[in-house]
Amino acid sequence: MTTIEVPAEGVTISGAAELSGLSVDTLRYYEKEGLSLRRPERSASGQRRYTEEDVRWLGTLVMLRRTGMPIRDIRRFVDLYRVEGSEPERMAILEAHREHVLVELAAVQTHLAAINRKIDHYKKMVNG
Amino acid sequence: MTTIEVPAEGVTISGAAELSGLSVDTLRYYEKEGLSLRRPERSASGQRRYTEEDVRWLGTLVMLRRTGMPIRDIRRFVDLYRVEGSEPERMAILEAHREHVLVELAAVQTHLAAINRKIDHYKKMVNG
DNA sequence: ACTTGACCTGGAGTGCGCTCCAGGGTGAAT
DNA sequence: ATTCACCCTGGAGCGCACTCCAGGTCAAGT
Repeated sequence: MTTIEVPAEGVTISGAAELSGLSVDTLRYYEKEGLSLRRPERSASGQRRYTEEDVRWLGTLVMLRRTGMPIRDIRRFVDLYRVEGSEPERMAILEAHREHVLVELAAVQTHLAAINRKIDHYKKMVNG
Repeated sequence: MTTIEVPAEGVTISGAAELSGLSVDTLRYYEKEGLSLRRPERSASGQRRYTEEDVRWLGTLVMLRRTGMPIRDIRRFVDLYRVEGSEPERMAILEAHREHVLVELAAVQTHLAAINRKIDHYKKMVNG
């Protein structure tokens, strides 16, 4: 729960991009797709200003995306955030996703073991 | 190194699909993209007949794909198979890929930990 | 003889997740 | 006054990995 360096006025979209590791285009794309918890505030001239909370939410999006959750599933998750008392459903989605990730992880690890065996095989050929 | 159930005459494309877990269309697509080690033999009427070796190679393709290697990288790897004495290069590709997979795996595991924390958080909210 | 089902080819279509672009606004610095 | 960097929007474009389709061949069963 570290406080990220976001001043009270908020950061620009490029600042938020840098902090989240996403691109500016992706940030606007996610917003268009309804993945923002709340639309970021705008400056007097209409530019987005991301608060610390906004940036933390981007971290959640990255967490879900990088573990393979499709955009449309994330949208369903975000939509629940706007529903009072939907905590059990949100938790259920996360738990289902966790299962998914664990299965995927196990599969990749199995294939990784096969890669290692193949490398060992080559090592023996090349050296021995 | 289990011997898979492939008769000497070879199996049809649908058989190979079933054995490899890929779809018939994907098998033809991979072949078109130059991922087959050697084109499978054909029956008198021009149908593909996959030998046990062909099916094992499909296993290698699945291993590489499911660990995230792009088609074009796999093609470069396959191309080396047709070059005499390219074992060191093939090994290098596999080793580089392994590093890639390990990095990806670590990232996913980090995000998984964050998912677990979020779930725990909800658990406390819902129960406590 | 005919129906059925599995196979063939070349090529078009699809879904996803961005990524880029044109055309325009704003505000600070020179 | 103009240059510059950065921002805005709506919409087009792209790369990837399939997936589907039309139109046809062939072998086996009824």
